[in-house]
Amino acid sequence: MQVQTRTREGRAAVVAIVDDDDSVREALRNLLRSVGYEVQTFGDPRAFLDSTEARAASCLVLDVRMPAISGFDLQGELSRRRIEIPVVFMTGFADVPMSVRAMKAGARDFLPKPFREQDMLDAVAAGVRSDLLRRDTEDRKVALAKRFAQLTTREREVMALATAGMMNKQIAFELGLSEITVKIHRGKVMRKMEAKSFAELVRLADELGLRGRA
Amino acid sequence: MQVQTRTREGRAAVVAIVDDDDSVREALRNLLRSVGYEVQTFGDPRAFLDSTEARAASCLVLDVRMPAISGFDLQGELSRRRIEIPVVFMTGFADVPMSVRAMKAGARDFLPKPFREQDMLDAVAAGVRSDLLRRDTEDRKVALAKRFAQLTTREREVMALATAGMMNKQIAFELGLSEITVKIHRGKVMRKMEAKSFAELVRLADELGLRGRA
DNA sequence: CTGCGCATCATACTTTCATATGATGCGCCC
DNA sequence: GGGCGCATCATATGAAAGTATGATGCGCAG
Repeated sequence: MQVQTRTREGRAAVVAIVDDDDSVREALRNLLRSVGYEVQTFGDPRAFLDSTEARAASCLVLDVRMPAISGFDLQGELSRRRIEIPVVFMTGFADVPMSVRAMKAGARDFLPKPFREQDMLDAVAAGVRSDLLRRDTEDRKVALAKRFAQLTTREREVMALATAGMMNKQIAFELGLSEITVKIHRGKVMRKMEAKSFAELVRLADELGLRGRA
Repeated sequence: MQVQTRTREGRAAVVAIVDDDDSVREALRNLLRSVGYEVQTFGDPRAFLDSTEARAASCLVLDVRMPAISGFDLQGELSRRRIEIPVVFMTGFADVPMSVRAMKAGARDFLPKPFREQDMLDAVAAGVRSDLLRRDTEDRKVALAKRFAQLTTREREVMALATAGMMNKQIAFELGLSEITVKIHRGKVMRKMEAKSFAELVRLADELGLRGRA
């Protein structure tokens, strides 16, 4: 069975490894490379955070116990930075509360050392797969935000009120405009947002989190 | 500090306990009652599944190791039955893989025995709180489905196509109708669904999972 | 058989929406 | 100062949507 180790574009999916133990890094590097991943290793959590891999990687394999910055700290920092990379924890000193804490914080898996190679591969494969899905929706949202950024302030106001269900007349009153002006803004919104119907515009507004307030 | 132990309607939130050990059940019952929950205990997983509490309870405290049906089995059965009650596991024989498995299956918490009373209260409180939220959206969806059920087949078709962004003319062609008939159906849809605007109807359609196909 | 819900359509009218053309004014940058 | 983007509005026209009245036909339960 061949797992999914490539992105839609055909590039190998990147797996990042953060562990202060050289031999563990090397062993994991070989294991993951052998099934087709591109592997980036880091001996220091900070080095990972400062690298571009923090956003490029599709899965992070992370040791819990490390000097200075623990795996949990790193996970928390990623969360604060809104980096939603799937995290697979591993540790040689595992206990139940630790594993529960990690999972509650959003970890994909938690493997006590020593683990079976297949367990690691399964965990990484699951993480990579969900990351590819996440990136799809992420890409979509970025493209959407780019279109929304083209709108002027007025156009955003009109879009918000229109998708909230108001008629042009009401919008005009609310913004102190004439109805014809509202229509002009509305037409520009449709073009700039590339919405082929008003129904679609409503959905785009929802995806953008556009709500209620003018 | 007083935790949330009551529903919106003012009734005490129900916490179900499933454990084959009488003394554990009694101790938990006293603990949870002392902070204001209504407690239902079950010595047998099957008794719980067969009871009305399976759907009424806001949180389930569940022992992992029990005769015949394990806590995991019960969790799986609840999942199959689409009963999304928050589950807090507890066990005297905990290990890391077990806890990880439980959390991956959607458990809210996993407490090794013996646990601190406060830990259990925190876990239950978190479960109950999220369950109240879930019920809000659930109630909303039920009410929505009730309105949707009032629609005739034709009206549903028209609603689907209209919220997909089609013009009345296109809908008429698609369904082999005249445009005026489509308008009539559309008007009835708006009334029956209690939508005050087309934008709202689009959102209702999305909540109902109404998609694409006629 | 008769009533009822459902679906269908026509005619007619009103309102809303969309778009084009043309124009004015403002702030801003080179 | 002249061009440019933005906002504003008027007028005009056409399409789309919403509503009301009235009518026909079908199937089905009482």
